[in-house]
Amino acid sequence: MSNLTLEDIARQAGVSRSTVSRVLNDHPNVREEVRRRVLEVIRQTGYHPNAAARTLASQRSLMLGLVLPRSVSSFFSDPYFPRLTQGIAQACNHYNYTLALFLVSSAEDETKIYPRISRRGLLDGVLLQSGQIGDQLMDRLLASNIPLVVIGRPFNPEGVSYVDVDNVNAAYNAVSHLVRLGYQRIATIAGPNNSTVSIDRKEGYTRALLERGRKIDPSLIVEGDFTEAGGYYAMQALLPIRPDAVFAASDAMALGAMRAIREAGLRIPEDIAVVGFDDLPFAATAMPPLTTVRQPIAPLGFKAVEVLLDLIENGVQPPRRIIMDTELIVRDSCGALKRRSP
Amino acid sequence: MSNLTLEDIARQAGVSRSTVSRVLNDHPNVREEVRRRVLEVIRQTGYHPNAAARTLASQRSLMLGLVLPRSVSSFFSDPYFPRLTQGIAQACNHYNYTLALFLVSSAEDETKIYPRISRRGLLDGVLLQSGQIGDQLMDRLLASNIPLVVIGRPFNPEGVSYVDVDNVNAAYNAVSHLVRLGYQRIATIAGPNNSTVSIDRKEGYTRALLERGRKIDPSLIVEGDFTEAGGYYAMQALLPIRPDAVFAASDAMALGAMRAIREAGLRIPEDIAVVGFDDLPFAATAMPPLTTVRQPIAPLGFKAVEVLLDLIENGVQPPRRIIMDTELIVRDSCGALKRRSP
DNA sequence: GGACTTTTTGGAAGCGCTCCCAACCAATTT
DNA sequence: AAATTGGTTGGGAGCGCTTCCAAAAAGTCC
Repeated sequence: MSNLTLEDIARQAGVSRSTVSRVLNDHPNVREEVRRRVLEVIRQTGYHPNAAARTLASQRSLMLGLVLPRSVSSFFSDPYFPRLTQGIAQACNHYNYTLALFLVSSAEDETKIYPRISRRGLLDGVLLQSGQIGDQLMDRLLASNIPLVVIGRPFNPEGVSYVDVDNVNAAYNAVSHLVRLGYQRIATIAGPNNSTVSIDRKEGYTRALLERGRKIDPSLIVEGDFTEAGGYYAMQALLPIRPDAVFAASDAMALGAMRAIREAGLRIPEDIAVVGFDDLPFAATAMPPLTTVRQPIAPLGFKAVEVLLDLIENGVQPPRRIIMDTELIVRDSCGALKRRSP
Repeated sequence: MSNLTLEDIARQAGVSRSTVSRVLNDHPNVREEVRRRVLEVIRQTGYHPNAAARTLASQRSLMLGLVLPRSVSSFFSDPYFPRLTQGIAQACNHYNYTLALFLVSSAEDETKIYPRISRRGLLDGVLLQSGQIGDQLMDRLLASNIPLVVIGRPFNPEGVSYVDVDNVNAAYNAVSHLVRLGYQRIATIAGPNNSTVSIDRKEGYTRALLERGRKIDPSLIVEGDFTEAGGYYAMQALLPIRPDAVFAASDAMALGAMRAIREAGLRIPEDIAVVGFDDLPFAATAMPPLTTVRQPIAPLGFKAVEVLLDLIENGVQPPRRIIMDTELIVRDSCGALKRRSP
């Protein structure tokens, strides 16, 4: 590894440190011949400028942080996060930023990580996956004054920039689809009540029913935890109430629900139709293939980075809001292909 | 955000910059009373030392890089990577390091990312997920002289430190289990030939058969790509050859194989037994529950960090090697519960 | 109580870069 | 020929920390 400095390059190229710096930063006012000479020396020596020195002098680290709070402990089981991370990483590559990952997995982590995040000279901005309602992390980050973009609508969104998918509309469309297909007793397996995602999707479910003049039957609403097992148990609780369709707030829960339905000796979609949310890879190959809502997860992450860079460049006021659209993917589990069309 | 410096803290505490620095770095030679006074000022002001300045002065960034090469594009679909990342992140938190994530998703990324990785003053060390054979990334990283730990045995392991699970033994145990259960025509759906993982698992398969005096029938070995779809097509290719058991080199492929078997109207395990590899969450709830090899993915990541810190502290020579054990999880898909025991 | 050792402290010199400012130079204008 | 302009270059002052070194303070021993 070379321990070359700007000074060394300057000497070898017969120019001053400043000139080399200008070449490195694509400053316009450098004679073409000099620029070439300097670049040639850099190429030959394999010189790379020291990141820390650059950050210290320029007060920009070209580094963004992605914080996944403890409450999203499903990081390793839910494909949502890898997808999101991928979108974010792609954007970072594209804009020449480096991505630092902060995975909070314990209360201890949180106290150790927070100072690292808010330490100056490390991050130019932070992306935060919104977690449970009541999570303190967002407020602390906000207080530290570092540019912040939250992924997923925070419970208390005043003054904060965020990106999100339109969960209300997505759920509304999915449930409207079931209504149009003629189902009478449409249940939902909602997510845990302490997240805005769950609230929004439940809101969409409610709105779709009310708008068609249906009554809301609270016994048709059960709560899962976004996991396969959660969906399984939720569906077992639902079976005695005899729904003829169920909207699950995640594909994993839909899968669990389907398992419970099959185990009860019922058919999908003939006895109970199922609609999920996410469009994970296995949705297409499930038995039967799952009708579900596709959300643009990676694009959401990409967009979050763009918004963050905007905040860094142009200031955090006013807060930016981006809501992305979803798409209903109709397959077999909703019975659309077997029943009357709308 | 405070723009305080060491100097400010020093003034307020009535000591010199050096003393504050010593307090910050847990240097022993500071009078207890002075230490308390300084800490109190730090607490009151909410001061955090500037990371870039620290790195520049101390020549250590307390930051590690995790590089996932392009060839592991399955980052978002295969739960292996989230799990691994989680183990790595936990170790980083534990040892007070920050983790930088480099997700290479295109050839362009690779040329842009490489200079960022090898830039001095950014990373103290690098973790590299070993990818395809022929990947140039490892050699470039090795040449840059930065401490490096590869995750998964590299094809050319001379002089490089790596951690891996014992894939040969794992596959050997899984296939031996099938042999003991009395299966006669044991097939394997291997991974792509250009990775050491696939080679090792195939090696374990071969060894288990040969050791029991079986012949290796090349037509019973087909290649998948570690995905569900790949397993599905591989199994379709295998069906005419009438295996009575199949060892898939990943759970995803095992799942695809099961789908193909069911579609052909055959039963699992009565007609064809299936064993997977990974023990992903869905393995336990598959129909029937999947017998598979559990690998300690998160611990592997954790260990990789520990090895890397060892290299950073004590030099990269000699190269370190860590091979971790796996565990065969027996469920229903292998027929162990229905057939004679070993 | 003085000579010695040990602990504690402050000052100063970097770490390798950016960026401002002044100096320089060549080309153009008067 | 002198003055003006605008592009190009080098020097110097930081950025905020660590760390070495020497000085000061505190302890120890006879």
